[in-house]
Amino acid sequence: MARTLKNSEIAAAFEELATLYELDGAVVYRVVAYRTAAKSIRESGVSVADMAAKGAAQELSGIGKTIAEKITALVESGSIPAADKLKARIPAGLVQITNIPGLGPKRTRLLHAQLGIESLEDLRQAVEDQRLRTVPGFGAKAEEKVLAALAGGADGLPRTRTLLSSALTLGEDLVEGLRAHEASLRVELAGSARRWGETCKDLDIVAAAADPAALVEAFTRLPGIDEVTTSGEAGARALTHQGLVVDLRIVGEESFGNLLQHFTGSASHNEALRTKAVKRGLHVSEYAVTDDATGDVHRCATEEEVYELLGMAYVEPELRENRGELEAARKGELPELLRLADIRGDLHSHTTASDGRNSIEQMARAAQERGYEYLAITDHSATHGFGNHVTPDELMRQIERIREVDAGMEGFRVLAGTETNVLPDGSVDYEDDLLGELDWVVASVHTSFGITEEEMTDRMVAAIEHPLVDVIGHPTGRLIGRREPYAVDLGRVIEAAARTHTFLEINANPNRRDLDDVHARVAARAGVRILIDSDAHGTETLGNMGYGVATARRAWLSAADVANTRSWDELRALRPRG
DNA sequence: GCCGTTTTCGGCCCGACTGTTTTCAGTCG
Repeated sequence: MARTLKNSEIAAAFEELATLYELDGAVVYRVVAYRTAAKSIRESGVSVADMAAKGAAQELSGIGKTIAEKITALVESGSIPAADKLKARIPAGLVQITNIPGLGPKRTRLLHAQLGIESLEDLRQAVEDQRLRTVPGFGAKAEEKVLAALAGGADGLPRTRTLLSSALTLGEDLVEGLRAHEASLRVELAGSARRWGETCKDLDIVAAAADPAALVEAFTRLPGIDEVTTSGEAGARALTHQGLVVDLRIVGEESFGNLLQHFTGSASHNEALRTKAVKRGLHVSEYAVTDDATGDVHRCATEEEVYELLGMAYVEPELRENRGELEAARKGELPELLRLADIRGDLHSHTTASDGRNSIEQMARAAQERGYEYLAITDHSATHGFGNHVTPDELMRQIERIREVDAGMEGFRVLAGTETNVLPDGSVDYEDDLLGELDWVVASVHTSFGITEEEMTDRMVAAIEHPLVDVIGHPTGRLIGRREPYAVDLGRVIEAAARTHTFLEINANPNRRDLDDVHARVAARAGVRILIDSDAHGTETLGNMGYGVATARRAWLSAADVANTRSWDELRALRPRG
């Protein structure tokens, strides 16, 4: 093939194959095996295509002989023969139909077999003709729901996910509203929001209540709630005005730890945890841990008790992705994760000199109020291209202004820096003499995203090898949910950064989280020192640092792995220029 | 289809809810 397939592309092919097998009526465990393999491929920090080429794909968990062979076929020929055969037999429209709520693979199969439905349009016609209710298991209610879904713009695509920052704003408001109610004893945000994932499919809120019915009632009347889908004693499901699904679950206070553990997930963490527990004769649910041998039912008020009963150290929510944390927890080998309070400075920020909203002094004061010891002002360089660039002359004057502000600060360093563009040939767009005047140089790619993987990798490695470049900003250029990473061989980027002592950034902007958790983990293990930067464009977005810290925690990083947990004097000694 | 601190074969997490059904399969999280 002309181009190496990305992990995300290989994973997508196996997710599709899983759905095809499902629609073909394969046993569920086979389907699950393909989905597990797809997840493993998607989350691999190294190129699975490269592993397959070396015959090493089976090293990934969930990938055996059969799937390894299919990966090789996909990488070499561009498709999987088994998938091609299934696609010839199974109409593409059936996959879309399975994305309609309430219509899973079994019911979709039935509709295809009995009514010959092959597309969303066929489905709509069948509902309008009242033919759906002629199929066993379907009734008037089913027709109503399908019609509502189609009218509501169901397009057969999976529901879009909400960026964590938006979900947290909504979720925290709802949690506060519930905590204020007299019936609530404990209320916590759970799910992917508590794990600080990049995006959320829905919001999960768990509660312990003296009077569950009263709390459910209060929940349905919170100002953020638009429409209640279902409700009962155990909780309720509702939609916010933004269309985000919110699940509230309520148990007695004695089981709150079980419930919080269950609804924090992830699904794969819980599945693996429960599978291991079953082998020890223990059954774990959202209500209790039950012992087969004694019949004892252990209700846990805290999550710590749940993990302790299972013979494990407490696992921080950010680690609960079934990426080795259960094994490490059993052996007592979990890392002591980085905390926000460990961060001592921020080395990527903007002012009104480029596209920021605040002055140097305002940014510096705001950073000091956050408890930091230093802030680097790193406005965009000469060719930023969006009308907000800083010419070399302007940068000289900016350096003088930064020195003045710095001189006026007590116990705080304001550092003169730049976020310089990495041009397509790998050079940066200020002269070395000027860069040498600066305390700190961030180099980032902002243009020409469409070049080949080899060209982009050469370009970034050249920037990394520049002796005056301290850190590569947002190394993949992705915008979560909006723009894919540009094509780049991160393995080579990481190798070059480790070799030259150039830092790699975790950009903490919640739209970026770049490096992501998977690659930050690979980079740190390869010996690259990681920096977490807010990339703030105003005083308030300095607070985005929390998203970067969360990404680092999800990457298993400790304070020692992250360079800006050090003082400025300690950190500057680690730079490529020494 | 994968995997192994009871297994290389025989298992593979757990429960709520829904609609359609007289006892449960399918779907969802």
